[in-house]
Amino acid sequence: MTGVFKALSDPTRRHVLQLLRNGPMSAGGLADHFDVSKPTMSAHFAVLREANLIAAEKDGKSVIYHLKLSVLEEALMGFAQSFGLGAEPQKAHPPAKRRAAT
Amino acid sequence: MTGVFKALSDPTRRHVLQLLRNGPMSAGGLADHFDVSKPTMSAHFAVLREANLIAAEKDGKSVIYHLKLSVLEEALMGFAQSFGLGAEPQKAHPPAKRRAAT
DNA sequence: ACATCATTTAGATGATTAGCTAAATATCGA
DNA sequence: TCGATATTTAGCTAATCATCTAAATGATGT
Repeated sequence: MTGVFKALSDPTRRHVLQLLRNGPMSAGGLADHFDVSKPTMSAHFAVLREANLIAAEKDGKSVIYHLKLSVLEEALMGFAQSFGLGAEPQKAHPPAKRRAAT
Repeated sequence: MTGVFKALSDPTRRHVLQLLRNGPMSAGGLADHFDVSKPTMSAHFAVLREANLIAAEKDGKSVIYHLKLSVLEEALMGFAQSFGLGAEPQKAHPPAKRRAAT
């Protein structure tokens, strides 16, 4: 919980998550959207990884990051619900068809 | 937004908010629930105040804090919604019955 | 093998943070 | 006014954080 909120407490990291909403992106592709150095971005990715909000997958030279929406959902909605906010817990997702298979 | 998530990124502060769910409490009453000094707690209250998550009201010697649930809701659910999470924006609350009756 | 590209690690710096004790401020009751 | 109570401010410290540059690692293509 703390890890998630700490990760979310930085605007750059929140923006990274937003970018990842549209599908997986490489570290470099993500970094291009920001005005800080690659190493700094790499550190931000590490924080998000440690919070389990994103996952990395290696693809050739690149590292592809993708959003772990369910983790974000559980943290955010779980906390909200503890305040009586938001909807009741969702039963289940439809099988998680993530990215149009070929 | 950043202020809210920063405030939420500390377990003590999250716990304070949870305590305030049951109704307003004094600074001292809140502090009694924690194992840190009063000045430290006062600093936590200041962070929560600056994030607009709580409001202070003076009552004699005491300062009474109360949760600003709508601010928490807007931040949390607004962010969740930007990820397609949670319910659609709620129209309005039923008159906000705050304190579990019988 | 080598050069190149993508990313991370190492190491440093300045800013912020959470914690403390001691002191200041404010309110109340006697 | 005094003393007690409640809270905050001041000033400090140690730890964490976001950022940088330079260097290391890993994968690809020639």
